Amino acid sequence: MARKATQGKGNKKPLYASVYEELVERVRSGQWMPGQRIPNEFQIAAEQGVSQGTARKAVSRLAAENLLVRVQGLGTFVVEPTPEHFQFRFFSVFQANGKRIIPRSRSTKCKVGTASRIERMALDLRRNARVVRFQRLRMRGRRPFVTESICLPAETFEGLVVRSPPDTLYDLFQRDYGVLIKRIEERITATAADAKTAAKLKIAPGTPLLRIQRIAFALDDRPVELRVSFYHLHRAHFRAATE
Amino acid sequence: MARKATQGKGNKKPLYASVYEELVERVRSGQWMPGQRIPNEFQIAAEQGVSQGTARKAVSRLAAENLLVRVQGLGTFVVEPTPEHFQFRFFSVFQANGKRIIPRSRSTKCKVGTASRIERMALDLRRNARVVRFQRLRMRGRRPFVTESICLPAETFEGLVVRSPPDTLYDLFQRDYGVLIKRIEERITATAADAKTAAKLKIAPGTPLLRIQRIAFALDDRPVELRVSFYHLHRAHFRAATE
DNA sequence: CAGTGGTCTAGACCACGTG
DNA sequence: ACGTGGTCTAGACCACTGC
Repeated sequence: MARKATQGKGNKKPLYASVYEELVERVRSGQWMPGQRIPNEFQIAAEQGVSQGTARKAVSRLAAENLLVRVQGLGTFVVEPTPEHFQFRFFSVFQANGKRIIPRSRSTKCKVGTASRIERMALDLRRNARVVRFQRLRMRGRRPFVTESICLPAETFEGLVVRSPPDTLYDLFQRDYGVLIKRIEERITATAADAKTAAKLKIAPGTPLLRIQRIAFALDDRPVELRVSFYHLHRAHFRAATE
Repeated sequence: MARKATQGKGNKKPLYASVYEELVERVRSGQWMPGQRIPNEFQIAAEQGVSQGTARKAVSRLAAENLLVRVQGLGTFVVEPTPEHFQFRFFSVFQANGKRIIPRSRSTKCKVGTASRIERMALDLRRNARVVRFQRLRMRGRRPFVTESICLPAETFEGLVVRSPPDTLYDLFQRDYGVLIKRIEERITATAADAKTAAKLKIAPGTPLLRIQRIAFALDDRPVELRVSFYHLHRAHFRAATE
């Protein structure tokens, strides 16, 4: 069973990088399912023909990227794409008291169309590429407070248009399309609510809103989602941290 | 010279953590100055009475925290607190074309006072603690586009009030007060410009602005700065990333 | 108790930048 | 050629979990 991790002569990649890629592939392909315990470090090392320390380095990187979860004394597990997991990570809106706001969502108008110039640039698509677009309204209790316009490459998310998108997208991405969101980038400005957005959010036109344009990147750093949101934050704030 | 890194019996800290703290202290105390090359991994290992791998782990952590910079084949260096270093890291405003905006600053009204309730909570101060407050206007070319109200604990930054604060603060913190900013947390909302802020920014009252409240944390995770800023972003945006 | 991740060692070799 | 950081190994022991 022991497979030597041989590399081509000119290959300069460190060994742990190869092991890392192999582990990513196993998660991505579904060979290791979410929540499942993966082999221990010595088993991985033996399989890949490297030492435990090298296997450990690969696993550590995956853990740092929130793809694996280590539990001392128990084992290492594939992260479970629960709504909480992704919500907690990427929806960083908090109340004044510091509690995170967990919104509910309502989706509407799911349609396929041709990518605009901006969408092509953001999602790195070729001319005339097809995209799935839909809109959402996020609720805080009974009050709408965020509008979202989401755009996805149709090629990557084939068949998504015929379903009604669920409350949380990223767990669906992982479960049904093997696309795991690793990081997001957001561009934030302040803007006055236009008539349409104001109506949706049930506020006066001209109310200052946060406009947040998000691009989500998959494990392989491909951009796979463009999302433009307008936030009406009453006794709440968006949170950002820089290390 | 070889000092064995002995620990108390009940001490459960890993060895590399002790080495890490020792290295931090050398930088903080000025024993290793900014820009200086530090001993190589084997020398550190010998000094601290650990193996090279353990010393390396401590150095790696410092490097990950942007306190040290490694250069293969050359050595490891204490980070230089140049304006660029801190500006690039913590002032994340960009033009539409993706270029970072590097502002100039004008400071005014540097005064000492007693911390308000909000300031005490943000900076973890005791009742009646003294703080240094001043205001800044950041310019993009000839146009003002950010107002800042900065609040610092007077105890930590003794004597700062008599100087005129420079364009960039954080390099001053490191050079003159041994306070190295490791991370910042920002709370972002949208708001309409009040009359006073509008006058400073030379815009119409009511213009939507980004309000950003920043708390900056030192290496030891003490909060050492509270800053409230209003951003008028024209063809520009604030950028946030979540891993 | 056995099995897991977490730490640590001593030594080896490689890749890179400088002189 | 030399010294540096970067990778890798084989083996050891510790700390934690669950049976």
